[in-house]
Amino acid sequence: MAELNVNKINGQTCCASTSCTMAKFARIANFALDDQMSYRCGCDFLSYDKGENIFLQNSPPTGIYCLQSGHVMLWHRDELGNDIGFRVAGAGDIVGHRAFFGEDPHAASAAALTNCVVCHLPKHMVTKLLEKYPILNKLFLRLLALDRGPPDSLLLRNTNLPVKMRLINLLLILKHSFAKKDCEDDTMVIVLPLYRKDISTMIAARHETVARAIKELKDDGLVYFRGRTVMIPDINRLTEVALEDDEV
Amino acid sequence: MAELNVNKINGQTCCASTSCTMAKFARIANFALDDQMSYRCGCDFLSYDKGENIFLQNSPPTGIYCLQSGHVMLWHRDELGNDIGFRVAGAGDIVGHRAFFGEDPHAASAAALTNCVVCHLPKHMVTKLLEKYPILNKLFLRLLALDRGPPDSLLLRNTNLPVKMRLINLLLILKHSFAKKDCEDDTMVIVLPLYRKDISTMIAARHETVARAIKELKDDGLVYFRGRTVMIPDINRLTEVALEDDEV
DNA sequence: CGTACCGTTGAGGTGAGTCAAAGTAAGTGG
DNA sequence: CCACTTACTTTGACTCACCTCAACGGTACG
Repeated sequence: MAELNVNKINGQTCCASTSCTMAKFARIANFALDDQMSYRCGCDFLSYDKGENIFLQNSPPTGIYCLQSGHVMLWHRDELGNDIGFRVAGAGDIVGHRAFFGEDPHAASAAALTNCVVCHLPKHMVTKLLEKYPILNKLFLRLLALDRGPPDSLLLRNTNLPVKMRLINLLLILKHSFAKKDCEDDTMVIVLPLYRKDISTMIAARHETVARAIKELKDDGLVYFRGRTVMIPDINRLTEVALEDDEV
Repeated sequence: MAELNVNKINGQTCCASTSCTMAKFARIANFALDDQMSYRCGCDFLSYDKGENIFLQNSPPTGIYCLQSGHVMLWHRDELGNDIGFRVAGAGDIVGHRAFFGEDPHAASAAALTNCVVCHLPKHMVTKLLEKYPILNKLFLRLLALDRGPPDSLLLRNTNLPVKMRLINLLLILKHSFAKKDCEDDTMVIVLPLYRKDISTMIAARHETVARAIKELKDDGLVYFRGRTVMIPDINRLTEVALEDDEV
């Protein structure tokens, strides 16, 4: 393999653009739904309580899901029984599209992290929508292409990075979805819908190790956890630490 | 996260179906190429020597690449300078489609493992093809959806599995592409176009660790390496070992 | 005021990384 | 055809981040 100049790839850009694409589709889809009564009939709005599963790993896909509200965790259970969380989806996001277009059983389960409302678009309806709005083909191609590519997952699952760094990267990614907008001072407050266990599945570590990493971050004065509330006094410093350590 | 019954997912089914889709596209694309002279003019056939790069990480995509012959390794260099190989593509396979449809710089580089010939389909041509053959939309959606999903990559990169097991899984996946058909006795012979270093990037380990794992497999009587030639006396036993250990 | 779950802390073991060195194969040029 | 270079491979010794197991503290809720 020849030499190569690798620029930093920040998780946030990935996530942001993916969300953007999905939100766009959501708008288009809703437009389509309102457009014809027949379409509206084909679309089910479903409510899920916290903890419920929207679909299960290994079950055949029946359509695609569009989140109206709430948050969903996508996770895969491997052969050893380890759970691997790889995405947190929020309002406007689409889930279940990979299995749908792959025409393969779901490779992951989708569990509601909070109460949520989901719009289920059954197969025949997706087909109709794609016919009526060819632009959707392009959008879905883009969505699949950007979804869970190397850079995003590698910041969190790359075991060359110590757990502490993977945790920082996770926070930097999740802050876009969960940071409270109304911070008086510079302190950034993030309210995660994730337990320690959920965090651990996302960064490929045990929950005990996550607890220890959290303690380290507190000792460093970088991040303070209280339950599922996270306080970051200086977000720039945290970003710097993430980049610094990457360069070592 | 609720209880869940997880069936075994074998790498081979994944890889096989993806290859199949790609080969199908290649046929369709070639048909299209012959169909109109204008199309043919827009398509460049390029030769690459072993070791050359077809495209580089972080460079903007210019089209998609369809392998006519030879083998290509897709690899990503992370922020720490670690190389991460995640796919070996062969004749009929498509590469570079993720960046192309994602409209993002390449997240990986493609390096020729052996001398190879590649058909480069520039953007305008892909657009034309998609218009002329709408079925291609569906094929590409399927290709992207199946490509590098959780199961495939997790068998190789999941650090809950020891290196030896990840190596076995890699062999079981690569045998579909590289096994010699003409084995007299039951011994399966695989000729990999991969150095130890390349293997190590694919299973998230160091090359020294790979060497030790290879030695262990030899001591177990499961697999014999001689350079890049791999001999597997009893492929069924190897598969069993892979499945057994998964269940522990 | 239990019960159940979540979270923290400690002790101990180990798989795999790191560093260093020697061995082997594959070209290259004289 | 043989030195010589270069790249690939193996082995050993050492270290450490993380896992495992186990116990205990905290908090929510009926």
